[in-house]
Amino acid sequence: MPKQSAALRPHRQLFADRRRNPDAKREAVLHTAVRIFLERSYARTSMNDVATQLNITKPALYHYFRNKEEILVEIYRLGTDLIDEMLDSIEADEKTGLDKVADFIAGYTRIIAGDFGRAVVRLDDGELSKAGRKLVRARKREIDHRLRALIESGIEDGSIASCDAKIAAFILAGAIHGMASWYEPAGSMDLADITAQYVRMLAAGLAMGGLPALAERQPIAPRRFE
Amino acid sequence: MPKQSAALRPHRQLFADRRRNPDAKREAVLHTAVRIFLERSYARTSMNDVATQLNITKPALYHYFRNKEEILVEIYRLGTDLIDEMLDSIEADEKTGLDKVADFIAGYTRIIAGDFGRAVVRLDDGELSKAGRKLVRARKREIDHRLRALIESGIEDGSIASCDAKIAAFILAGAIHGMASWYEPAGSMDLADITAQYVRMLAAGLAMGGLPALAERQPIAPRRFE
DNA sequence: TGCAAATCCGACCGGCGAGTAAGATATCAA
DNA sequence: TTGATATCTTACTCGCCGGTCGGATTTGCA
Repeated sequence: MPKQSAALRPHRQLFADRRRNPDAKREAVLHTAVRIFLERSYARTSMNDVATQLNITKPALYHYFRNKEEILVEIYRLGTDLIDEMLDSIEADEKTGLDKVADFIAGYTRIIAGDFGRAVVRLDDGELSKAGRKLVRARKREIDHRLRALIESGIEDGSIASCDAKIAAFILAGAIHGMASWYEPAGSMDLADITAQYVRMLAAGLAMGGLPALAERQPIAPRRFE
Repeated sequence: MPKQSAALRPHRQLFADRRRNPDAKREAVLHTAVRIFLERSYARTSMNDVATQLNITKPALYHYFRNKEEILVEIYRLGTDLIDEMLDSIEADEKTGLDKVADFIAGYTRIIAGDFGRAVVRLDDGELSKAGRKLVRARKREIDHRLRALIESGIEDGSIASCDAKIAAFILAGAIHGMASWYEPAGSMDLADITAQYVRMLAAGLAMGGLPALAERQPIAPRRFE
């Protein structure tokens, strides 16, 4: 019994009559599905759940998608497209590596705040078939590599302190991905504030010359946990 | 068809004879289950999978656990216990807030590198019943609040730059939680190196006086992504 | 040794969910 | 208006998995 989200109403309307409009209906399915998947997870969402939300029955869905997996793959495609576009435009800029990374952080947080962005991060691609998984993971890997390249360019131009770009990329991406688990568009926190703090804190961690006092910390607590 | 992990061999041995040893066997189930859950996810792992790996049959498992959920809850409990212990010892120290947070980062990465730590972060508590979910989420929330308190103490003592402690905690936790998706104990990356870079980069982002050049960045890219 | 309790197994149940078959109904182009 | 086609529904199949039943076997204590 999925809750009635006001934002999903227009999609229901679309299916109210049987006028032929396959493209719009396909898109309506996607927007509805991604919302439910984010709320309930892909695995725990049945095709019936999606259909019910759209005021139709399960078999009708199979007019627009071959199977459940195709819906998920399409969602991933739309989400990763957004990220790719952002990276395209950042790479085209003439800026220092650090500034590019800062722009990436700002853009990425905003994308992750949207449904399809959140979906890329939060939905479990382990549910996919071998083929689908391979596809999706390749796109994720490509994004990771492009972020690494941004960081490396910053190290070269001296705007970013020397470090392992691979780990740095994991740290940045991880921090932002975390948003997908707690950020709620309808919530009270202002996205601009969140984005600003992400940029400030993470860029500061990357920047040249940071951490003067902490630079020669003694080897951290040698206590054993686990 | 779970792969035969060498590390799981001793647990299989335990069940080779029927000698009475319920505590050790229960623990063996947990260690085996957490490994498989991490590899295949909780939902996609059947009780048969766990039993097979232990060289027993499904009903035998029900001698040690009432149901599948009890296994998962127990895994969460063990994992969060590790984190709680770490926080206990950090809070007992006499250090600046920043140093405490740095110790937290170091300890947390190490815990997340272990099976039960990784499980806390990666396994989906949405699979739990309402009661179980409430329990687990309460413990996670408590950890989050304790981290926030560490950060706030650092802001007060001047070691950490003024910021929203709530968001800062999300950033830290998110960055470290990301590890759970890519770190492999058997892999080639050295845990000490990883931990060191996490501490360096994240502490620098928090520290007072960081980010001199970037301080007055123009409002970040007003482009629209999604 | 004998026997109660612990341990374990083979076979089964019930429910759920993806996907399909076959047919009813509406749309739209001619 | 009419028929070809798209759309949608009702009613199913099939496989998987959590959990249980009843019984067989072993253990360890008296």
